[in-house]
Amino acid sequence: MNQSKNTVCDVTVIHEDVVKKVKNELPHSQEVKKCASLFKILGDHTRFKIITTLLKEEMCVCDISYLLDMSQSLISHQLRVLRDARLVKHRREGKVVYYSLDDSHIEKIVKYGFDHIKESSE
Amino acid sequence: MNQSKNTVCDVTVIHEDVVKKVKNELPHSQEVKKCASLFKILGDHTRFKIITTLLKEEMCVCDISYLLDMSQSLISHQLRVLRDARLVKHRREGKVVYYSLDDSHIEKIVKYGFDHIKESSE
DNA sequence: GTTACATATGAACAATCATTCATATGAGGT
DNA sequence: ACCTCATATGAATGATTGTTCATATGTAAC
Repeated sequence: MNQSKNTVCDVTVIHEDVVKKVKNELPHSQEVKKCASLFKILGDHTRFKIITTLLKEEMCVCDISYLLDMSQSLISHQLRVLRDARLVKHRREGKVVYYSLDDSHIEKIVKYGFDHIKESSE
Repeated sequence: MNQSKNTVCDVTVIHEDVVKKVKNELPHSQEVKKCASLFKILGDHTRFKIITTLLKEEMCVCDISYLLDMSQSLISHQLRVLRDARLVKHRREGKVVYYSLDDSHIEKIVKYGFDHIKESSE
């Protein structure tokens, strides 16, 4: 957490003006944390695959499980993580629970993610 | 990896039509993997903070380390991860190494990330 | 009530990964 | 050659987390 004695930079600051400027323009600490957490949730293969299946259609747990060839338990666990993060919402219809994306930003974020992949892959 | 015997969904598929449709529209497996990996890299607090400092100015390792109050070693390690993922580029000027963002998509992805945070936080 | 099906969840394990410490490399100055 | 500063990196450790297994909950039908 705090600077260790080996740290060079607790003494020398090379560009004070730049540091000051950037420090003032930095997003608030709490927003940064939340945003990183959002990406962390998107950054798991299983969860991200689930999201790609929900991009166009709402689906029930069983269908997702079948489509991705993953156990129902695993899908349920990760859907809960996605729910807690408010990335997906669910509605119950009898025994079946349908999941869908809860936020339009997610689609855009995912889209730009794919753009980055396609551009930097040659 | 493969379906365990407890899995319900290796037998029952509830919405065959939906499953088929979604399956055809799914992005290619390799792209999905790469994209999830991208978000994983963004999803670490330290790395994400580094990126926020580079949003407007290029900075040297020492400045980043000072600004974020983190050890030089930690910053260097994570900058290497960001370099390997082609999210940042570097240029050397004498002893000092300057880092900056390597891709304009990153700014957009980060921007939409913050949008999501602001919208879903009331 | 019981049975069957769809989903959720708790606990345990395995594997990943961020951080620290110590040391190495690279570059300019003397 | 040396010394100093800025950065990089290897190894080890501690903590986080994805996955599995077993079991529980909720719902409809009988």
